[in-house]
Amino acid sequence: MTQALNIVWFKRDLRIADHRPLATAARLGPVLPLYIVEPDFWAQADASARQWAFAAESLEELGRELAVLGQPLCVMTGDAVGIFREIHQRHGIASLWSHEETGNGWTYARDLAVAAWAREQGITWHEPRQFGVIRRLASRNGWANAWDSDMAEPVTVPPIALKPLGVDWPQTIPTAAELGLQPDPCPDRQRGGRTAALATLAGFLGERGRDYRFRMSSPVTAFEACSRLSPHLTWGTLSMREVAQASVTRLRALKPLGDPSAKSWRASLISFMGRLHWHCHFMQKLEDEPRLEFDNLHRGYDGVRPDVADQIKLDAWCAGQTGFPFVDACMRALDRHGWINFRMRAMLMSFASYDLWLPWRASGLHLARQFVDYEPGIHWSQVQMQSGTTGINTMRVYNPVKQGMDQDPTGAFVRRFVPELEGVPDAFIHEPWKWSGAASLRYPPPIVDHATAAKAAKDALYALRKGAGHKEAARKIVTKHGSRKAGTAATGRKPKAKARVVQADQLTLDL
DNA sequence: AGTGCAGTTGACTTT
DNA sequence: TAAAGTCAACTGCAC
Repeated sequence: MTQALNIVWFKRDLRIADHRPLATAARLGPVLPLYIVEPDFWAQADASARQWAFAAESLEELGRELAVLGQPLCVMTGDAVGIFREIHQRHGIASLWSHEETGNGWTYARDLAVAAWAREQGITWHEPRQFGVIRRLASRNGWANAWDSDMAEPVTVPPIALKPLGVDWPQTIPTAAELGLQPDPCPDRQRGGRTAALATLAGFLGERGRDYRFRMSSPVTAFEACSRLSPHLTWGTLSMREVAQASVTRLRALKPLGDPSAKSWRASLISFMGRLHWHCHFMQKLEDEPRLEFDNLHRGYDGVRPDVADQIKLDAWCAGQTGFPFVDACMRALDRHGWINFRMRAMLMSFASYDLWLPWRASGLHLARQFVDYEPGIHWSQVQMQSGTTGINTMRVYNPVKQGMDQDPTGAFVRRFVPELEGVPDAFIHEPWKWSGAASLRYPPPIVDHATAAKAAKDALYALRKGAGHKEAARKIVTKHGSRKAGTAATGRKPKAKARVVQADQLTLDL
């Protein structure tokens, strides 16, 4: 019998750079790099073939990198505990290494099962952090500083070589169809893998991010001006630390350039770095309170919306057939690209939750599947914020017509994704129902009257907010989850008016 | 050139 | 990340 294996279990960290489990385990002895394709995970309602396609591309490249190091990636399909048990019986497992994961309820339960099995077998499972998310966090105080110092730590250098194990391990990456996933064409999806990740990072920091601040809000410009790093952070083809440090390096390089354009560049970069921070801030919420994936953060809102979604409205929303051109264009763009910018995600969710009065879990699941960058902690926190169920955020009900006029004044974006509206005059592009030729369009009339629906939704939620006990529960939520930005929870003071203006272009979220 | 006024703008509040 | 409403200051313009 050969020496027992140290298993490096790759999860959503598909890289060798800045990979502490890999680097540390490689110093101990023989390493088996392992990815487990878990059919039950991919059968969950928040999983989709587009996500798998991105992951599979990333795995392929990871496999090549590991092969160069000397030991290719072992890919096995099945239940994690079952697979570990099998490997342990055949070869003996000395230790288990993986990054700590803040995933969905399913991965949480799976990790508990793996931990229980490992404990039972006397195998130590080491789980270093890869994000600024702290497990078993006692208090949010000091969280932001911890994030800063964590991200400032040196990136971990990958091992120079891995000792070949000399056994033929399976390496086959199943197709989406083999995994039983529904067909999910996403023609303009970003490609997975480390090469694409590095190119995207270089493109953003080198040029695309120059006017990030001003171009991130409109879907006309956001596809180019946003970093587009999100799927790479989700699947770990880049580490948060790598992105944070590359941003700092770029910021420093811009300093000596005295010209005014460099000043704007810097402001965009600082704005971007704030969002890296928020990425972990939202993941931390799910880490602290996993039930927010399923239940209202503030239980006072339980039952306010129907438990079962109105199928006609849900279907129309999912298909981009609501009759609101800007909403439909965004949904169809998302379907093609597997990505849409943050603000439009908020608008889509707001429309589902307020205008259509759909239960957020159903609509949230559709968006989760559409997002190649689906990150449960960010996603479900955002879903609840856009649904008014956190109890501590101002309701933000988007007016889809106003958003259209603000973000797509020429209607170019609408016409690209809703070709049925090609012939509608500019003046009516966001409200085609007001145009005299509307009857001839092969496009549905608006599914709801926005003013009426938004008013009804606001009234229902405000009635609960005024109810007994609402405030007390909300206060506890703020204490547990609220950010500690200057002038908010930490000091109990209100920010000065001036500070508020400075923050306006940044992501000044309340939660 | 001063006055009155409708319309606009921006800061701030409310929902 | 919102939008609508309020209010006061401001602007352009007719007289």
